[in-house]
Amino acid sequence: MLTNRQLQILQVIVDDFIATAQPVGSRQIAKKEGIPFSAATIRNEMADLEDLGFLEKTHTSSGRVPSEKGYRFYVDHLLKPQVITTQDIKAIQSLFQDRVIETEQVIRKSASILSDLTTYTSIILGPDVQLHKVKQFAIVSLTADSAVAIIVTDNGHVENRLISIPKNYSPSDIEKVVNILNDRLVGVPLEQLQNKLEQEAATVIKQHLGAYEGLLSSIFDIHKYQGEGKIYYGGKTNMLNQPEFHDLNKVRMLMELMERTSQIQSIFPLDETGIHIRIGSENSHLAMEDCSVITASYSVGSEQKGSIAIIGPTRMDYKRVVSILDFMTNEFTKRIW
Amino acid sequence: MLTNRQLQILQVIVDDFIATAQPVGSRQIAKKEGIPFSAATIRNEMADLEDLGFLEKTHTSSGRVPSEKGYRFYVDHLLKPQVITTQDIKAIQSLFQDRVIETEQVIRKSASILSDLTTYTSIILGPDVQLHKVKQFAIVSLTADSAVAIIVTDNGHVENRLISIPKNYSPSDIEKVVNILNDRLVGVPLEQLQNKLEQEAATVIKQHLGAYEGLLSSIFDIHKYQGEGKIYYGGKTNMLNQPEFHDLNKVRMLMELMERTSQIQSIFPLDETGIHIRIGSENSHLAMEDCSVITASYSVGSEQKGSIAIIGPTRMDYKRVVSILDFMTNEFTKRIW
DNA sequence: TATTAGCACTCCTCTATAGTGAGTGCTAAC
DNA sequence: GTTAGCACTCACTATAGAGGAGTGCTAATA
Repeated sequence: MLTNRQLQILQVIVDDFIATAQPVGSRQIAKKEGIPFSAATIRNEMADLEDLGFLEKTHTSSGRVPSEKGYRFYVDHLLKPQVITTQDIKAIQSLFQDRVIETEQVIRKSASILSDLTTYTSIILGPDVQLHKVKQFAIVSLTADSAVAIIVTDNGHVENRLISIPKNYSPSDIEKVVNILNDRLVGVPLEQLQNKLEQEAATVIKQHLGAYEGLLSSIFDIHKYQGEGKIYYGGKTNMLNQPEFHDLNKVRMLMELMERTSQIQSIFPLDETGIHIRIGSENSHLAMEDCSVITASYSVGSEQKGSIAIIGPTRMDYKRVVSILDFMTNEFTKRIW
Repeated sequence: MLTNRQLQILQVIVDDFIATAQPVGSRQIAKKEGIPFSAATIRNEMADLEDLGFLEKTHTSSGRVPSEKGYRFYVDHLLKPQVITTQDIKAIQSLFQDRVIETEQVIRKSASILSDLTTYTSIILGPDVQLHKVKQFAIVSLTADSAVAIIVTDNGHVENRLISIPKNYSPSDIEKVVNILNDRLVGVPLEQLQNKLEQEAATVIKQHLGAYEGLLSSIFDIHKYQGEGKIYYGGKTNMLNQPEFHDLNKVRMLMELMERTSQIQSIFPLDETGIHIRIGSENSHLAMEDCSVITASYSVGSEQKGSIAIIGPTRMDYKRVVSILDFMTNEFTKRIW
């Protein structure tokens, strides 16, 4: 158990280091307001805090720096939720100014606002299309042998694919297919589309029209519909302004990580709601050893939810980021669009 | 006019520097095969080439490095078109293996292949949607007061917008609107859609249905259709492997440039076809002082064309990039999709 | 006259050295 | 239990010298 004084000192050190990125020395702390102990006392306490694993030194005679465990403790016990400033509120609410609100646009803009407000990199995972349900099918012919298949979901998302039309199909045949699809498959979530198609629609279509393989196999290729919860980025270059990323190698690794869609998705906690903080190696990605990731989920309308992540150095301003994320996800959830 | 010997020396210097990124010294050149002159002779020639502005020194006693003018001369007069290797051909043709060929996917994959083959960054400007012509309209209702408006173009591109439905509109009213639109506006290029809408469809709709403002003004907001020729990137981090980008600042500026859609578009020559090379300051972007950009345009099917750009250091392997771009745009144009 | 060998000179790069200052750990006094 | 004092550590900076790659110029050579 830490004493009050130790708590106070740990807090000051973390806050100071977050602000300055410089190792914090005992004299520096002693000079702070609200600290009535001498530098020597603080040195003793710091030595204890280091023994307990909360602090580290960069070299024998340097000031102290929070360890991962130190940040973890800070986040778990010392983080008082900060009230969000009216400025930040204004910035975030500017998102909803436009009359016509469109999901993709709002998300894109959100990513950019988030990275501006926090000075870190933001990543937003769009609503998972897989869970949307089919509202309507349509097929629009382009040429004799090609057409566009369109699926509109209940949330207004539109998926479309180029398909080739079998030679023996007439326009009215296509119309029939569309009718059958609309008849049988409306209300089915995209993730189950392929299954249901095979179970329910395929035989019917075969009965009416004979071979359908060429036409439909490609439309409903499930892998292509893994819209995967589209990923939006904001402030990718913000990292470059952080002193901990003056190392080209780290930058490269991080950037490469962000180019890999699959890896980026793994930084989001699978099923969790609320705000999550992962610090340094907790991310279990070599490239993010020195990063912390704060994630939050939002729900749009009823169920479908997406996630927001802020990536910054472990030395990130947790207070601020948490309060901004909290406010933003609430706004997202509150507005119905 | 340069002598043969000067040409030969300039060529060797540029080739060597492109390969090694190290300033080239006279002894080094003298040792090369096919160079029968002594180092001293070469030194004299190099001094002359420097006076003429083709070479530079990094400091008084360093070897020579090509100047911008040197690269320009090299590109204009010394660049022998290199035959593309079968390996590269294979890699590029792998693009067209899939049966169902989809524009967006092919382009995305192209960007990635290009950056892999060249080790530089690739940027592809997709076909300009503005020039596509309307093939069909559709409006799919979602809730009582919202719907999705869909426009399919003759090239199979699908644009869609969330719109809100005026309270007094019934489903059959919406059907009427769609019919009118399909009646009057099919065949119109997207860029003229707003105009034509106002001229031809608006009054008709008004006659039939009264006020239509709320419904249509948002659908056809021309600015939102500036699909702008979507931009696809490949190998954004490849720069980081180039020794000339060990400077954090340069990297930042370049990355920031690439985040700005509008600026990126300005690197493409406006109306030109064929392959264009811009070297260093010819790009007139501070961030690209040390970059060369090679652009090429491709046409898909009939007229609509997009562009491809490769961004690398001025010390880029022009021979190779040109041959790859040339082959690739030809493939693009050849295949009809 | 064109080419080349030779040599002095320049300047980058690397290494070693010393000096400075911030910060610590420990001891002894309060 | 707290604090002042002091020796010690170590990063950082500046300086100097050695080594080496490369040049420019001069004079000899073909």
